[in-house]
Amino acid sequence: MREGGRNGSGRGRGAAATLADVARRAGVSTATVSRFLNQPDLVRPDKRAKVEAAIQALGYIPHGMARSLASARSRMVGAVFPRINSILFGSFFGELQRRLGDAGYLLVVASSEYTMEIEQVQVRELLARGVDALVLVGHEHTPATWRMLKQGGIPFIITWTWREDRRETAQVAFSNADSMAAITEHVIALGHRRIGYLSGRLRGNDRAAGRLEGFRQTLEKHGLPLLHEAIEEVPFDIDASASAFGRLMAGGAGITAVVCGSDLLAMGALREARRLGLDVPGDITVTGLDDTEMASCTGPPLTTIRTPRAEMATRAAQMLIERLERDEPLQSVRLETQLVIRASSGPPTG
Amino acid sequence: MREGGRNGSGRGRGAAATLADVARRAGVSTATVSRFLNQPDLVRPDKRAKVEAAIQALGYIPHGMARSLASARSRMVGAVFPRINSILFGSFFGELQRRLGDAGYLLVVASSEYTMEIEQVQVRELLARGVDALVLVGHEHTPATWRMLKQGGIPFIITWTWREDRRETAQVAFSNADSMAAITEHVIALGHRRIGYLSGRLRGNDRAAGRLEGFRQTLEKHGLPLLHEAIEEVPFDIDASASAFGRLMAGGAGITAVVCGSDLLAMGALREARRLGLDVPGDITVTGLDDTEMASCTGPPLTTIRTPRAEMATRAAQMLIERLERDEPLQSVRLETQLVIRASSGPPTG
DNA sequence: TCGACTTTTGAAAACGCTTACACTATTATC
DNA sequence: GATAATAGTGTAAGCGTTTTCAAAAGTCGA
Repeated sequence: MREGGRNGSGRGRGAAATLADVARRAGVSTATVSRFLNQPDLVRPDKRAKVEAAIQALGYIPHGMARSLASARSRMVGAVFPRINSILFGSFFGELQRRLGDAGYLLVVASSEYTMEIEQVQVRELLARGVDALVLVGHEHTPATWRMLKQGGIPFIITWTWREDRRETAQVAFSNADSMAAITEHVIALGHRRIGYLSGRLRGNDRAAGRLEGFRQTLEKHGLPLLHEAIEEVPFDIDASASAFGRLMAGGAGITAVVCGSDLLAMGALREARRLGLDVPGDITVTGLDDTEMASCTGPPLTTIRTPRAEMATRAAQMLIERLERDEPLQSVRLETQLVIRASSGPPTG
Repeated sequence: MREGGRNGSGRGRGAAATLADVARRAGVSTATVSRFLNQPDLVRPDKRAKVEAAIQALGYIPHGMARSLASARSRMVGAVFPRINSILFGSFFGELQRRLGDAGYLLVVASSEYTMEIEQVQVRELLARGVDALVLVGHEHTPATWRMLKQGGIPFIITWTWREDRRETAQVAFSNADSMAAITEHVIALGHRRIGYLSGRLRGNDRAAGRLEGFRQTLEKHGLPLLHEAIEEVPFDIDASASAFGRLMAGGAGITAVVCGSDLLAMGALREARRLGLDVPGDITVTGLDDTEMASCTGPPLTTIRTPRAEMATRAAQMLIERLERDEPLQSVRLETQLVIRASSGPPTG
């Protein structure tokens, strides 16, 4: 015995029209209206027109939550990113949202703040909201998160970190280690022998870890020393990276190049180099990784690796849609990255 | 007469436990479990414990859509931004998402691609999804969008564009015209007399329009000419802005400064200046507007205006939450911006 | 120990849609 | 023109919660 809220054939100001109102007005059953909405070809043209007219007249907007409850599909896809307000992930989920949107899905994003425990809460939240699928970054998640993913019964895709040993989970990703190896090769080829490294936080972040590993292996391959005193691990933040770069230069390790785990960190390094009056690459070579939109606009323009963010998004969206609409199985796709040489890298002086 | 799906006291693999399952297991009614979830203090401690235990044992996760349907509240807030993958809007909705998330709301974002018609579709979509509130950018929307907003019966907030003549709609914003006026004053104070302008697309974008207007008025105030041949309107894109800057410099208007409608456009200008071998600010002064994270890392660092994006987000989130939770009325807040002088601006040569 | 309250509880009716099933037109086949 | 198949439609039972209302269980003072 509620006091009539939205119901009651749509009278009362502000009360939205319901499907039943449309049915009544069109002189058909609710089932027919529902069919009109979901599979119009099952409805005869003449009724179709009537329903259409009724919908227009009433300004009817279907009630999404009721639809979801009844159909057990929300047409929402959830995504949890380490950081939502980052140019890096932005260029990924902007594309993801577009692709999903075109197929009638809504993207719901949450941020893990680079913390697995927060991610776990967010995954739970998204699952509770009834998302039809999930997009995650990297393979490092709490056991509880993995459990929810397996038991959740919904498809999910891992992005950003390709892992050869995880072929059974669907991934659309690239190799962080190989990417970092490529740019390290470039720096070594320029003649650098003593190389510093600026890394993002490693805990719960297999992108950063993979990149550092790629750096380490490449040095080893060339018989160069891994200068422990010239490796800084900082939060993913321009200011933090700027001061870390300062420490690196003051450290007396005699480095001629600083390889950074990401463009953002490299930007902090460049800014500090400028402040210290150091010439890049004359005094010190700096490299990034990601090739964000701004990498070409730094002073000097940044040598970096282009990661396939838009393509990851496109592929992930496509796979998810095919899985959800046509029940096609998810697959794994390894994408490649590409070295982009700009002005921030050069041979060491002297 | 369905074939038992999720129901049936939770047996069958993968079938999620329902509230009714929890109630049965705890030996209480569904009403009590529901109360436990929503207003625990209404439930006596002993039952509370039983319910708690049952929830744990079953790994129960409340069904968000069912909750929404029954309570007529989705605990989702929608936001439509011109561009979702932009550092600019990213720094706003990252904060928005955090604040709303802390209060138990989920942020759902959609992108209008700088087009009012697309925005209209997105607003409709979000309304259909049942968002409890809406955050929009600017005051320019299609009549249909305004109609939906008024009739939607949900609170909404306009951000990014303060309009004195729209005090009746809730806005949390700053004056684009005043901001641009401030930086134009700075450029004029440096001694520039012939000034070019690089604008984003003006249609359906009152931020860009307001900024251009601020520029125009300031020139007028100082009796300086508005050089129509030295005003370029381009899509919001680094490449487009770079080539527009090239045209500006080749145009023969004899300009000594280029004022840009946003940091992103300024970055394109800086990149092109470098490519053309022009010294900034020796040969040409370039300014931005926004003070994005990267503005301090460009070559040279960008003189710009800091817009209060995080604060807009915080205020908007706060107001919405108070409106939603305690039915406090929405208010309008005008925020201020601040000139940030870096190295890209200087006196004209000669 | 009784009555007058105040908490707690449970039964059951929504919420607005989808969909299985049964039924009625319509069309195809002979 | 009768029969079989097909297409279109309506009825009504869910979907998993919340919430109203009434009843049950406690609490308290005298």
